[in-house]
Amino acid sequence: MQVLKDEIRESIYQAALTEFSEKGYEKASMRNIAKRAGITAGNMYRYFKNKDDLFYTVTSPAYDEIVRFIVEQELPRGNDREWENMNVDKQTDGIVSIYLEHKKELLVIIDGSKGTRYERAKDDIIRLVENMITNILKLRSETDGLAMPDPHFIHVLSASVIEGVILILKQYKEDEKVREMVRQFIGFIFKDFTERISG
Amino acid sequence: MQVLKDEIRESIYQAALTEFSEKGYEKASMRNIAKRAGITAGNMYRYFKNKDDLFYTVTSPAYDEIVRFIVEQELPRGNDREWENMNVDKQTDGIVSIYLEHKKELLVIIDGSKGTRYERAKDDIIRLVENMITNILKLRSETDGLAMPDPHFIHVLSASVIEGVILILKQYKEDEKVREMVRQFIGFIFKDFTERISG
Amino acid sequence: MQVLKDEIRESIYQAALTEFSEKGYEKASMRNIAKRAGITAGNMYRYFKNKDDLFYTVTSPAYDEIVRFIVEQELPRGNDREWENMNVDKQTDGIVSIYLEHKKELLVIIDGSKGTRYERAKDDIIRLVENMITNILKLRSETDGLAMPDPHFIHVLSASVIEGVILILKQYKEDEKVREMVRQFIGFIFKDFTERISG
Amino acid sequence: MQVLKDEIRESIYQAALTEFSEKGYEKASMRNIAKRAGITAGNMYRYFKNKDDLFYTVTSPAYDEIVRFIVEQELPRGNDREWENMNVDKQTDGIVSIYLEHKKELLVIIDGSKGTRYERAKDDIIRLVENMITNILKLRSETDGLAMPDPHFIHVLSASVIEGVILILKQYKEDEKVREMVRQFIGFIFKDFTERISG
DNA sequence: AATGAATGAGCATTCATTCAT
DNA sequence: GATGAATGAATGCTCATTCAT
Repeated sequence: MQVLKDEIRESIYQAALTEFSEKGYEKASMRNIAKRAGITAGNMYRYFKNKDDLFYTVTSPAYDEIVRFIVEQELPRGNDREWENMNVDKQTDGIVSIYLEHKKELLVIIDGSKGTRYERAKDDIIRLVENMITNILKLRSETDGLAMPDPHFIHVLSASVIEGVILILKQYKEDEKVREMVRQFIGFIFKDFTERISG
Repeated sequence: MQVLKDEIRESIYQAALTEFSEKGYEKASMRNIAKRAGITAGNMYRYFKNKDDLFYTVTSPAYDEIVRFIVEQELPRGNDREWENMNVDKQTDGIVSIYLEHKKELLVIIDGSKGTRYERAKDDIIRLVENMITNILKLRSETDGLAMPDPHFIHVLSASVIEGVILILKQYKEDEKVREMVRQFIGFIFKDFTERISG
Repeated sequence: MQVLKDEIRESIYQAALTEFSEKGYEKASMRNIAKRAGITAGNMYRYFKNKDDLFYTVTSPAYDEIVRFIVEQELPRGNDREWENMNVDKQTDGIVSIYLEHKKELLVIIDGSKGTRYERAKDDIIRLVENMITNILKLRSETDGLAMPDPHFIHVLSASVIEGVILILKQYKEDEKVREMVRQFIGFIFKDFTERISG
Repeated sequence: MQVLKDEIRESIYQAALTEFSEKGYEKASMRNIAKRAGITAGNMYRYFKNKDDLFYTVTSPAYDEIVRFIVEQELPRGNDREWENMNVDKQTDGIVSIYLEHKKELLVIIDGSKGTRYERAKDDIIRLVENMITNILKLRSETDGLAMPDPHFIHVLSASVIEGVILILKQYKEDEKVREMVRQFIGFIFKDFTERISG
């Protein structure tokens, strides 16, 4: 057999995913992951080089997809509302789709990655939202003369939006329900957005 | 020597507060707290039974105040908007005031209480906001016939509001600035609230 | 008490010295050193930061003295035999004196320092002897027209001399006996040295 | 399939030889030897009972030959210098020849046998030289009335000679060069030997 | 015969907690 | 009251060896 038993590899993966979810990277214990996977600690090292390797094997596909998505986002091209609406929807849907593919893994990245190089991932996503909002508002300030709000305010708003979305992701099992709730939530926050923000 | 004892107790308290803020309950080190307090590790155990005891001594007053505040919130009595506006302001101010009294302790409860029985404190606060919003909407639905939104939606919204507020609390040092930003943020979220939520 | 118990520190030192002598740095076991010292493994870390710290605490005074000695050696100034004779004696006595102060420690450096930054110490000492011999022969080649031998030959000779000296150091307990044997051995090797080397 | 078996056995042998040369017995890794041999670790145990077995399989032929050679050395029969000169040359050549047949194996025995029962092999060889020298001197003391030097001195001298020879063995690849250098070195050490030793 | 999966003891190190003084 | 020495269990990780297939 050239490959290690896929079954075991998978059970380690799942055990690690659970352990990392519950305790985060630093507090997760290799011995405990092994126990969950039903093997000995020593044997785990045949499948994964070390704790880091295991962690990144579990999280990096999800992380990479998020990063790629963030990098790919385009700046607004025209100064029309159409871009705004489309873009918000597109970006929201993009994030949600990535999440639906890697639910638990992403939650590990978001909540349990302290001590790893992913510990700033949540901030990166917040910054994406910040940029998106800032771009929309710039567009409006050019066309409608709308005054720009305090950048800190935009940051706070973005963080709070992301927290809401994460909560939805955590709370609902069904993909369709997740999409619907995220849409509803984003819709609520940004309804009459520029009107409300200017006053 | 009672005087000396209090001094030391206080210095352990401050050292623990700093340590818990920086590392959270689980990663905090008793040795390090002792070092920060300028005493020996062994001596700490004369003042506090163990790590748990120390943690709850540091955090429970703030926790209790938050809980008391949450429990005390009164249901709406009349069916007028006045109650609504007053109540949002009152409750927001209440939370902010409690925070301003126990800044570091509350941040420990919110961000560093994993592994303790306070790890769900943030959720409790979120539930307060949830109740508040629900009450407002019930009022409206009775007077205006407004349809109630999905309770989950209210939960998500509450969580995201709280996250925003926490971020503000973390970000600004000056009390007055904190109050102002919280007001601005809450104002933005709830502007035309019932109108937006119904469609 | 400001200082850790000197007794215990000393017993760890001795236990480590013995363990390092018997197994060398890499194979030496902290657990075993602790057992030899009659304490628990954990407790050892109150006295020494880690295995490295313990190793260098044990060996560096001896190492530093050797290095200082090597660095201090002066080049020949005149072209007389007097320098030669004096210098050989002086350097031999110097090395032996350093050894007598740090017997076991030096043997650890020489035989058990693989994996540490002292692993080249024996070579350094050999090179000292090489330089010494080379200098003597250069002197002679200038005054007597003696042909220089193959540098490899000098290297081999130096290594073999050092090995002999080390053996003496290992074999004799009494300081005076060590000095005598080293003198005798060096005397034998270098007797009629230039005459023999030239053919 | 006996043919296959021999091939594999041989490749394990070579792999082990290389590994033992590089790391010595204790630090050598069975896994690594297997990898070098291009087989699995488990399979190695079909050919060799354990690490010890493998080590002795690799080293014992060379070891035995050395021992046999040492044991076979005859005492001087006549009281002439001829025997002396011949004997030194014969024994030197004998050792060198054995070495040239088992280069790597012998170096493993000499430098990498700590933790095995061969760890004293170098000493045995040294004792051979010791005996040889002692015999020569006895001969002389009978014929010329030469006083016998301290036996320890002879031991030290032997050890240092052996060290020199080993260094030469390590340093030169070509058999002829090895023989030449050894002859030169031995020649230097023993030139005017009895004259020098007596004063 | 051969594979590679599995084991279990070992390693250095950390840390909450206890306790004699 | 206070000290710091001591403990023992836990951590991530390695490796010779065994074993089912």
